[in-house]
Amino acid sequence: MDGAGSDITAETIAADIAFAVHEHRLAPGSKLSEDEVGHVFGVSRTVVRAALQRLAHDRLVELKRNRGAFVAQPSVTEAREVFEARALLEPRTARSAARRATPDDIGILQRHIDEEHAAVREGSAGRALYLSGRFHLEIARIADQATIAEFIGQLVSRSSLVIALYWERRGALCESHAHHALLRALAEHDGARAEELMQSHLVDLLTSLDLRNRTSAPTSLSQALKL
Amino acid sequence: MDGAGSDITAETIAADIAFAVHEHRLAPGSKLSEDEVGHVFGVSRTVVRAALQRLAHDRLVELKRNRGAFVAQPSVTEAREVFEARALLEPRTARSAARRATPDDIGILQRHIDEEHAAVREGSAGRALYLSGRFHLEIARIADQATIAEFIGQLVSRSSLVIALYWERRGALCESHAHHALLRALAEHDGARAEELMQSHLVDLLTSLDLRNRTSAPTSLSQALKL
DNA sequence: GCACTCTAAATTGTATCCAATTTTGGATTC
DNA sequence: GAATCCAAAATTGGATACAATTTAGAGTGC
Repeated sequence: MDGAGSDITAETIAADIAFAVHEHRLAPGSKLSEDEVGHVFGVSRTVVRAALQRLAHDRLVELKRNRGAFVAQPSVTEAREVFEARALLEPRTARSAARRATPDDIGILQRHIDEEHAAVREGSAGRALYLSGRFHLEIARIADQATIAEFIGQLVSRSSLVIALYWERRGALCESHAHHALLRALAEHDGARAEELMQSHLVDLLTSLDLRNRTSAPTSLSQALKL
Repeated sequence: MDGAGSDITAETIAADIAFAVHEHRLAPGSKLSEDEVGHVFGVSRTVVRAALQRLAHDRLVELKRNRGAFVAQPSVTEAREVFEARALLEPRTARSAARRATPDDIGILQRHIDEEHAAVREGSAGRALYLSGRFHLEIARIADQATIAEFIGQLVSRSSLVIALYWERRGALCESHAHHALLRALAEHDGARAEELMQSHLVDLLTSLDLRNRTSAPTSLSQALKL
């Protein structure tokens, strides 16, 4: 996987760790030791530190002074704030995307949904969650707003942590239908409908959380990284 | 200034540089040499690099591989995107702020406006611009949405760069009236009006730019840092 | 048996060092 | 005189070294 000419940089390490968090292979609270990460990727601590700082800036990792890096554990208020920010950004972005979506874009989104269904069928919930997030990010990309897309990307990542900590309705595939409806609105260039659907989809997500007690908590080894 | 117990960290260096950019003491395109910055702050390149990476993540600095760090020069499309993102976030945030604003909050905002006027009077346009940005950030803080406030903070910073590059209407104190009207709407808890005012204020800002040719460009020494 | 303390190991923060790349300046050529 | 090329200087990327802090654990006392 990393044998040949794969140049490992701070950016790729950060992306790999973010991906692992996205797929819930790295639980919130997990310690990310510099030596350990450096050993896994075969680089010195210098590069690892840059990667961790980058992740900390995205709020995926919390840096505690003299104590090291941990996968972030968003508080209840932070969880609410993340979804409120998404509610501000994503509906209007979906409207823009509906205006601009090409047949190719629709095809890409459809493939995302298909892959997500396949992942759910074969029981890989982590991958399904990742693909579900990518669907949202793809819409932002279609809207052709790089700046907003970057914010949404960060919020989607943080939502992954929120879901790991506070998700309640296990097994309910509430995503599939919402995403499918959104896809149709986009295909029909119905911006108003896309905006509405995104809005209610985000509300659904937030209400599917149990913000009283965190479900997950135990931390896993970062050995679940490389594969 | 930095003599006594001031512990200089990557964070404080990043803040100082960001402040200098905010006040237009550091022009877009300025080279930020690691050795130079390190010498100014009395730290090694290690901590300078961390600060520059942090600024790069905020898009205030552009890191060119093997070439070093430069104060960012937002493109025309990036300039538009920054203001479109602000148009998405700030009006609704102003509405929330109007709901929550306490007399103390209003006092703080009034003081901001007063200081801004004073800065304009004594001809320190840089400081006035900085305070004008802080006004927007303060509203986000009043809305009690840390996540959104962080985004707005980044966008305000980037707006500073955009203004440095593309500002046209020199001398027009278009800010003062808009901010004063906003303050009144907030004081009266008139959320709808605050939202409208913020919306049109942002449109005004965007239309005050000449997005055809960049006005500023020459780069200044980073010796304009410490004071 | 439990808590406390003190020491040793481990981990992070920062500085320095070396290799690689870029930049600069001058000499050469047309 | 202008462009090109080559070598020296400067700058960045990354690894290592060392100091400071935290963590772990054994030992002691009650």
